Amino acid sequence: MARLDGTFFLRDTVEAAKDLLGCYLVRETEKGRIVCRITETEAYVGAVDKACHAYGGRMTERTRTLYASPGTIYVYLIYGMYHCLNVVTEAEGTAAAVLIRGGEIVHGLELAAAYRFGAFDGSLTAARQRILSNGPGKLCKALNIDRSLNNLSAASHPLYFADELPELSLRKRPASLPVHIGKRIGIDYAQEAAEFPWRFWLE
DNA sequence: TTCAGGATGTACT
DNA sequence: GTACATCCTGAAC
Repeated sequence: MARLDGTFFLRDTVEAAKDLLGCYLVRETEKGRIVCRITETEAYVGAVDKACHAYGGRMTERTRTLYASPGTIYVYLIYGMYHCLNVVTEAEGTAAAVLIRGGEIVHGLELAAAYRFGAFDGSLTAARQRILSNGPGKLCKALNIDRSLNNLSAASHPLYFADELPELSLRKRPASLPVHIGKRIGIDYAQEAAEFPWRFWLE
């Protein structure tokens, strides 16, 4: 099965976050398809995690999506101008999700650059490619993701995940590829939860 | 090269 | 009113 459906996300959030590394995020826009290879994720588990918007069972209008069925897309606005993309994990009614922090564009590079930088001038330096989608806010901008996608199923048409895309010669991540593990970023306010080793990335 | 500060809107106190 | 799962710019070295 190439496309990941709800069953992939119906399990431990930390495991799902690790397994998403090297998978492909496919964005179908009206102007074409963009594919991003996921290289950085973080786990957020509401029950035990002060950094999670739904810590301790908080249920508000914004966090409602975190309790939805596994594989649901959770998009929120941060610092007034950037979006962050998450996928809901674990059983419906449990608040947990994986944050997609970064990736590399492997298909639709020019379209992604146009979304990211505005007008695309036809050339893309190596330096610009590197900063195209190496952060959660940047990734969302490059893939034209905003809150209109919040609460959609990740198995739906405009945005979905896949572990391989044979038609584009994109294969599964080799099991031998090392996964780096560390502390999460930007959550110093979360006290001991800031120390949880719940951030995962590839080279 | 690193670092401080500002942009900016929504959720929640 | 305050804080926020960020990013970019410009100044100092």
